[in-house]
Amino acid sequence: MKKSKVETVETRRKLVDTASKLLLSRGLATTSIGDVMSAGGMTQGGFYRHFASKEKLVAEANDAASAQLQAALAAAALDKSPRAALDAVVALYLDPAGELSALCSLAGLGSELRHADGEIRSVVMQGHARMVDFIAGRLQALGVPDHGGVASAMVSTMVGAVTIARLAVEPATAQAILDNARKLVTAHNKD
Amino acid sequence: MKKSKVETVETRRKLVDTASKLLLSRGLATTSIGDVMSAGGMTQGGFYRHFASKEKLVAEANDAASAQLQAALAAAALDKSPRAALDAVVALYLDPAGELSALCSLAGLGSELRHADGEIRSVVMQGHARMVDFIAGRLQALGVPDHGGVASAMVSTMVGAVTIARLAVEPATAQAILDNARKLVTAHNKD
DNA sequence: TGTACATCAGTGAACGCGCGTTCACTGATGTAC
DNA sequence: TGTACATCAGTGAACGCGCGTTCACTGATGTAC
Repeated sequence: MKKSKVETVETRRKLVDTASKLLLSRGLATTSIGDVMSAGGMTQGGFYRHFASKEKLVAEANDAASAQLQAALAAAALDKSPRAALDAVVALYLDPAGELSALCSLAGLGSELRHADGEIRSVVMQGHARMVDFIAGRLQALGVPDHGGVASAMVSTMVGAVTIARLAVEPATAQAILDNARKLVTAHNKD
Repeated sequence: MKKSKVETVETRRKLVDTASKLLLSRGLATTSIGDVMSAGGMTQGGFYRHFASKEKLVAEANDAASAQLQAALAAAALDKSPRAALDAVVALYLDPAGELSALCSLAGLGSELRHADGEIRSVVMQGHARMVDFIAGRLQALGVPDHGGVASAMVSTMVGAVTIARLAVEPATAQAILDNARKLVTAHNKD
């Protein structure tokens, strides 16, 4: 049942992609290797032909999510002025539908990552730095002083708001939390 | 080996308190009933004389943490002007030592609570509402318009900053994230 | 107040169960000649 | 180009292990008389 080299590469890519979706939406501890493999149409045993351990997969999955998030940010900002790009990115990230925040390890796994190993944390924090840089660049173009610091705080607000909103039992409560965050975050580009 | 009624009440209280510390610092999935019981100087089997399930204990532990956080906020604000109280609370919550944020379910368990049952989420969101109200009250006294919305966003920022800072590998990175959040959050009381 | 008995907090071992990981095996792929 | 063999992706079952939960048991406490 050996597969060709191109098939192998494709399988691995698909597993990372599937894992990234499952892990960010369901959580680290709640997503098993069996879940990932069966979602990818394979059986559990095949996992270790592609990854040395669950932790290695988690690290790769977070890296992939981070890259996708970065691409989505760039796409949302395309052909827009710095101010319009910021507004668009913030609104998308704080949208209740959560298409953008679904790609964000910090919002999806936040507290759970604290107990993860150094490699995973390092990957996630690189993603964080890229997101902060993306926003800081636009703030700098707008002449905002301490653009790096403001960008960092903006990301903290967005991640916190999404994290809390997802716990709300009432959708209206979640909506309000996201709206309040959006208002304040957007105000930082208007000073 | 039956214990007296007062001892029983005391044991239960101690278990909730121990669980609250362990759960918020180590995480839900990473903290077992055995961990809680042995930290409380007891054996695993005795657990079910006090709690119907792990989920019930988690709900109570979060409730207890929320009450302790509320008490700590009140203590920090005692005999202070609204502005000084806000500054003190924000600085304490965002302190790297984390004495205040260690009592916050949102910062400690955030993403993991999303998969918890409705009772737990409800308890945690009540704690969130109390914290937002506490801050909103001070903002109102300062004449800040939309104090409720601003307070909600301030809490989002603080929770997000602590969540992210805890993932940082370098202490300096964590410090910077907290500092940046503090600067922006504090600025909201100075408008 | 004293006695006899029911209660029940806590123990320690056992139970299923799902998990991450390992392993013998299969058979298509890739390679050496 | 064709053949013989080594490789290795994927299967499916098995492994320890730790978990939440259950249970028979113990003996101090609380209660009924």
